[in-house]
Amino acid sequence: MERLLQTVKIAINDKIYVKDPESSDLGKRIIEHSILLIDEIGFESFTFKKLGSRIDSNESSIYRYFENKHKLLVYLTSWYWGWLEYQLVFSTNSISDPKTRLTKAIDIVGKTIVEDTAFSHINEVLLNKIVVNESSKSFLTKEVDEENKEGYFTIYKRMVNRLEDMIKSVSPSYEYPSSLASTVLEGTLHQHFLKDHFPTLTNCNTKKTPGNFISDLVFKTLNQSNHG
Amino acid sequence: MERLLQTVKIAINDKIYVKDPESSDLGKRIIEHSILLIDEIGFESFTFKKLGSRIDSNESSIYRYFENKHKLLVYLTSWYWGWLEYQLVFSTNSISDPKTRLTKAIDIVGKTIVEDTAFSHINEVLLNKIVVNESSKSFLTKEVDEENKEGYFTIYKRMVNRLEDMIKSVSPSYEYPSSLASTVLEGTLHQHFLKDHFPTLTNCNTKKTPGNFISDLVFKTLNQSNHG
DNA sequence: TATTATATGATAGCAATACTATTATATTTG
DNA sequence: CAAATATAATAGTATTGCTATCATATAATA
Repeated sequence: MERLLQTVKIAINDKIYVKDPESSDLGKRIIEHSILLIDEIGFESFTFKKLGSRIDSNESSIYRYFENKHKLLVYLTSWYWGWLEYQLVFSTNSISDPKTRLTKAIDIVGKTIVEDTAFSHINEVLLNKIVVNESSKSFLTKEVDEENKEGYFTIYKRMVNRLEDMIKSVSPSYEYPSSLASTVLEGTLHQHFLKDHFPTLTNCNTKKTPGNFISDLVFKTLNQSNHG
Repeated sequence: MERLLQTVKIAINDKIYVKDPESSDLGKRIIEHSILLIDEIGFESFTFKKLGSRIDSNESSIYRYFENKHKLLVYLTSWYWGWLEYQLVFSTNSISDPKTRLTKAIDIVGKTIVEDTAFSHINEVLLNKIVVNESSKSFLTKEVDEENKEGYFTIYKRMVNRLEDMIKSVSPSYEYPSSLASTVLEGTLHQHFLKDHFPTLTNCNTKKTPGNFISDLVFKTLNQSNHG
């Protein structure tokens, strides 16, 4: 059965969807093609009607999975962070040296995404592009506080907290561990955006990656903190 | 005349508007009340029709000033950066010591905004809130490259470049001056957002401000760079 | 096998959005 | 006084963002 092939499932808060898109074929096609279509035309122009005709389905059927396109975006970004978190936990788990562990974590966050065959209906490369270009829109809304209470951003927050803990274990005296942790995530995304659209506002490119910049920033900051 | 009262005008690229809103009474009311209304209901729910009825004017009249609400947002954020730039240039001009100058610049960017009586129709406190909550949406679009070519983001870029230059003069050997400069601006806004909506993801609050965090981050980083 | 859930598709419809176009009216300027 | 300009009022159109209903196909169950 299907279940035997897919070993891991990224767990998403079930308040984000009406019906779990992982539970059916149509659901998976919604996810698969929403990634392709949002990447192609941007989130503003993206509609359920357009997605429906793309997958030879119907607007009304898509509404049975997601209340609206905003919730779908929240779902996609949550999935992305869940997927990254899994890799982060997996590859830092066995590392006991705090500096090595934090280096590895920043590496994971900053690395160039490659496709993960474990999730055949999800194109992680394009999903990463969507996260860079659109994910801010998932929380820059008037409803952010309600949605936060409902747990829409739990995975993202857990990810920041993991980084925060790693930062603390490198430098317990540093005054801004959670601010630095959130800067690692948002800063990495932002530098990616800048290298693609505003190259004069960044020193990052294919050689010097956003990950390199952030890593340099974090360790210089934490080094200084130990001397202070 | 009016002109004698208003000594400074923030110069905005005239491709952003159809008709200069500073050139008429209606134009100024559009700016004034768009700030109030966007702050109140958020950019997503904001429409020209709603704004029209707010200022006892007509949707069609507003369209004579701005092609659409996206352009209006670009205008508002440009104005904000232009206004901040003016203060930044004014108060760093006479400072010759690089570190003192950069400290002052970060201060200006991170400081709590207070109303500026020089522009009576613009509420800078609310405009700052709009910049924190909505300004990313002005460049996270499919049209960003075209609009960048047309010069929609010139003021913002100039602001980043000014910071970049100050960073370079503090630490000429530092490898990421423009990335750090862009991080100062975006990071400050993001930490403001987090302190209001995701307090567990930041150490910033009323006592330890986003400006304090960014200042600490920048100088620890640049200090280390000199020792490297 | 018949019955009945359940999932999806097709169609219609509605209020709001994002405009464009036209015409009327008021005000300013030459 | 005539002409230009700014604003207002109204109407209209395509699209968006839904909701509701009904038909049909497939699957689960009695």
